[in-house]
Amino acid sequence: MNGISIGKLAKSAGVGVETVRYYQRRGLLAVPLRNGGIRRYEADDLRRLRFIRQAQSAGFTLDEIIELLALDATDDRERARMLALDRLSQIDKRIAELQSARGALAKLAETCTNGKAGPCPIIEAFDHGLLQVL
Amino acid sequence: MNGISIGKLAKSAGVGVETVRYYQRRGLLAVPLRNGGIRRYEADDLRRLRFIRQAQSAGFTLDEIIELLALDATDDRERARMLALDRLSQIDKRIAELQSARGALAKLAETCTNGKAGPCPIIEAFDHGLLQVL
DNA sequence: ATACATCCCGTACCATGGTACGGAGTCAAG
DNA sequence: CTTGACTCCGTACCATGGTACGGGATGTAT
Repeated sequence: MNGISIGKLAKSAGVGVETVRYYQRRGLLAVPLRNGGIRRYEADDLRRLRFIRQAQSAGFTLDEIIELLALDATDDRERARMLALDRLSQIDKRIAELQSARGALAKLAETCTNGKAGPCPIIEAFDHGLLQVL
Repeated sequence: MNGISIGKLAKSAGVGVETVRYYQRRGLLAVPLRNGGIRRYEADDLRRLRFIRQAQSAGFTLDEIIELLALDATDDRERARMLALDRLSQIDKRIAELQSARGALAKLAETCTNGKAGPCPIIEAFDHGLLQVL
């Protein structure tokens, strides 16, 4: 028999079977024809599934990924490029945010090094100054 | 009258009124006593609200933030430190992920520069090689 | 004192991204 | 040829983090 079962597909991509089926329902993955009782998956399905996960980790929503997948087959380079650039700038923003959060956490961990007495000023560790609005 | 209204509090923190109320329901923010009809908020509430948002952007869930807020008042420095270090390493992981995604997107944007013909290999831009499991 | 904006509170609803359940069919090994 | 693992499919349920609604009370500016 050619191809692999849904269980192996899922495992190879590091997701659950239910997740694969969910993606099929959402139209992100094709549902292959079944010859006999059990559906079989090919390299393309795995590639696609992995792409979905990578795109998710890049912050695309499933709806956006649906668009990307559709785009992949078309000639609309401009649209693809726009989506990429748009997300690129959001990623840069997010990285900056995370780095700032990282700084706060590092400060917090340092301040709260064991051995000193008293409470650990968690809120303060994140506090970058308070506007006067009161 | 001292303090500010919920609307101003929300605005100063860049959230909606409903969000503030939601945090109150979840126990992240105290519900101040009302003298007369309208509740008033102080600098501490704003500080706390801002902290919540910063902690969220550091990737803490609201439940974790509840713990952080509780911890802020206690002497359990070790626990605070552990939470911080734990999240720190997750943040580093996430930053690395985002940077990898960033690379893929940059590649995609470049490949899909307008002018060339044919489809834009979106999936391929993310493809880091495929294991042989089929 | 009369608008008009805000606030209060409870309850309902929403989007996202899954996860669980259950009964029937199928497959592979012993 | 049975047993155990896996699949199929539909439907229901879940967690997270909000957002919306609506009627009545209250505050503020003119």
